[in-house]
Amino acid sequence: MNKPRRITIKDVAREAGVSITTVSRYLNQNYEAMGEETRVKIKEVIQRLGYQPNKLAQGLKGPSRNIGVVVVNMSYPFCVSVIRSISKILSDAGYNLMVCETSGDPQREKGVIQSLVAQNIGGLIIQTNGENNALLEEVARTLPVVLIDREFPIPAVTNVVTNNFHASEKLTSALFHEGYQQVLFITESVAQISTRTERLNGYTHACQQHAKDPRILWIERGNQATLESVIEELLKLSRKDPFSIYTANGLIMLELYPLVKDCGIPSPRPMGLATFDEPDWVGLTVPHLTCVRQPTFQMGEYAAKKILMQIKDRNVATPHVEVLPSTVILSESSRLASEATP
Amino acid sequence: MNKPRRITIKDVAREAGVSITTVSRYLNQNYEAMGEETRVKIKEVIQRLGYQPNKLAQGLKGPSRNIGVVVVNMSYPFCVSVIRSISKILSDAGYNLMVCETSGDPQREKGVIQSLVAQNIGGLIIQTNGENNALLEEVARTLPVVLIDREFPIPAVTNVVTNNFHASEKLTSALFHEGYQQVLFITESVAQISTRTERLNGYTHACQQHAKDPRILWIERGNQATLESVIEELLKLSRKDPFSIYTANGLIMLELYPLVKDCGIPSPRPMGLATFDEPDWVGLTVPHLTCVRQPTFQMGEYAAKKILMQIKDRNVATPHVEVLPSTVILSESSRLASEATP
DNA sequence: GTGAAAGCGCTAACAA
DNA sequence: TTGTTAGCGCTTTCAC
Repeated sequence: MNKPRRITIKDVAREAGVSITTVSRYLNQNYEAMGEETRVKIKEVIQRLGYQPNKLAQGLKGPSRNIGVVVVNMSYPFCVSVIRSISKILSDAGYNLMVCETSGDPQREKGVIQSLVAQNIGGLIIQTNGENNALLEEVARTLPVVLIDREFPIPAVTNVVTNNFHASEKLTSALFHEGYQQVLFITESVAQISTRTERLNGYTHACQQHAKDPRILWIERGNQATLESVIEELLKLSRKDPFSIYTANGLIMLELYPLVKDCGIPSPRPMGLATFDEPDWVGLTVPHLTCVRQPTFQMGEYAAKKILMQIKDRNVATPHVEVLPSTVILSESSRLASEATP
Repeated sequence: MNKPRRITIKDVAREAGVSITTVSRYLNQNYEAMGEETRVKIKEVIQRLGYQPNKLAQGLKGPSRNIGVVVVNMSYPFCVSVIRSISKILSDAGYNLMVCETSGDPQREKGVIQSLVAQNIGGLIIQTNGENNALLEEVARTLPVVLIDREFPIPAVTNVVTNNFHASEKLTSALFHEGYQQVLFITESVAQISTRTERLNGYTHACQQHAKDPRILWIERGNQATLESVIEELLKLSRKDPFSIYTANGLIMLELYPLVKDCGIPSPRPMGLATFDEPDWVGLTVPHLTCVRQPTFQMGEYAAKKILMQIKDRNVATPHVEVLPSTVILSESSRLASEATP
């Protein structure tokens, strides 16, 4: 019943016959300032005792081995995927993640950032709403900050994003090339969220290129009425000319698809279907959904590595925007031309 | 460019004209041992200075305000959902989550547990594989431990699970009642994972009740060949007698459905479809999928509250198994009888 | 190369 | 009711 005392740096020092300072040096890989045999000895003792440094104590002085990760919602496939990839890199480097949600609420985001900073996190990776940029700038003066997904020009912070504009343009163009006479873009309110703006702009740009009128339908996720009004609009369209809908992200399509499926307009003719994002269920719909695969894994990886580099050397800061390309995946849901299937 | 010094308990003490002890007492809500005006004064100063206690320092002595959450895979809908609900409760209580993955690997699980304990976590919520029970028992002697999803008899730990057996039995029975002559249970290897065993047992039990032969098909997720052999089996069945497939979890159905959809056997007649779990895409399939909704939110909530209670008072330990019921949701994918739709 | 010692911000006896 | 003080486990000068 008695709590087994933890093995501390002192135990290791005593057992190895050195001072705790030397052990500390070993832990921090200051091998230069250490004799070969001392190093080997300490290593052996740590092994034998199964010693694990207390990260809280380590963090008390300088920055801790915890990295804050702030996302809008951990249940969004994009977020989950990025977090997992960050986690992979950072765990291997001996860091832990503190994942927090903001629900897209700037106030909550602010609180979360402050709370993380109050814990001496060693770095911050955040999908921000863009309303705490001053705070983030301040934080970035103290520790490495990487913005992910949504881009904002903040001094000393690195942005890791995908090419939302181009991918959106490419997808839209592909739909026109396929023969659809009109593409309807379905999106949530854009606010100042860069990803939404860029996807929208990529869409309108492609429309211009193809001399088509853009048609944007605004919805609010979770608000059934807004979804239904989209369906109403679709029903008004002439079925003689094929048209395509294109949702700005997978979550919208997830909500919209059941309605679309039952509204009586068949796909892919006259109605094409396409979405940004590549949800895990794209293979379930009939026909399979044309979509845009974001490089979530690479984004997380890049962000994590950047943080590690900056922790090692704050001068590597080189704040800039890293753009990792998305891939358009054309499937049957947007295939007008009948092709021989091999 | 100069790093702004953090506001510490000392600043608050000085500003309020009291000792740091008193401030510390305030922080820990030891209001009884404190004058009314002192309390008000401290509160005011903390407000004014925007002081936030350093959680690392707090944790250095006793247990920290971090709670470890260990799951198999944070991208599994079940896990995400539970984590979010835990996060909600614990954030409000001033705790932070350290979420870790095991990928179902006992070695990794062991490492993760040890690493968390080495950080003085205040409590541990874990979906364990069941191969580190000795370690968990040891950990539970030091801090509150709650097992989630998968049940194991470990002294001093609370289990939070759903009624896998009954829900599985109920679903299977419902399929028989619907008129399906046979139900095929599709599952991964059971190992010693209680949820899988119980779902399997609930299924076989229902088969016995209905005097039907159980038929279990084993698959391995990610292994396409095993999925295809399931389809082969299905194709061998007579289409005169309606039969139903029932997958042991949503991930299996996600992989299997595309094959099922294209194999030529229509649903819900002669082939019914059902799955444990309620993935977000149940509304996308045609017909909608019959499924089992797990009380993920309540499970996370219960686990989090239990941890909080035990932190406050280790005697509340009352180790036991809390069973939160799942709900069977019958949809068109298992509807044989033609009913008037109102 | 190595160690002594002073903190990091906070908690918790023990005193007063 | 409040304060003094000794740590918690580790990092980091500064000496040796």
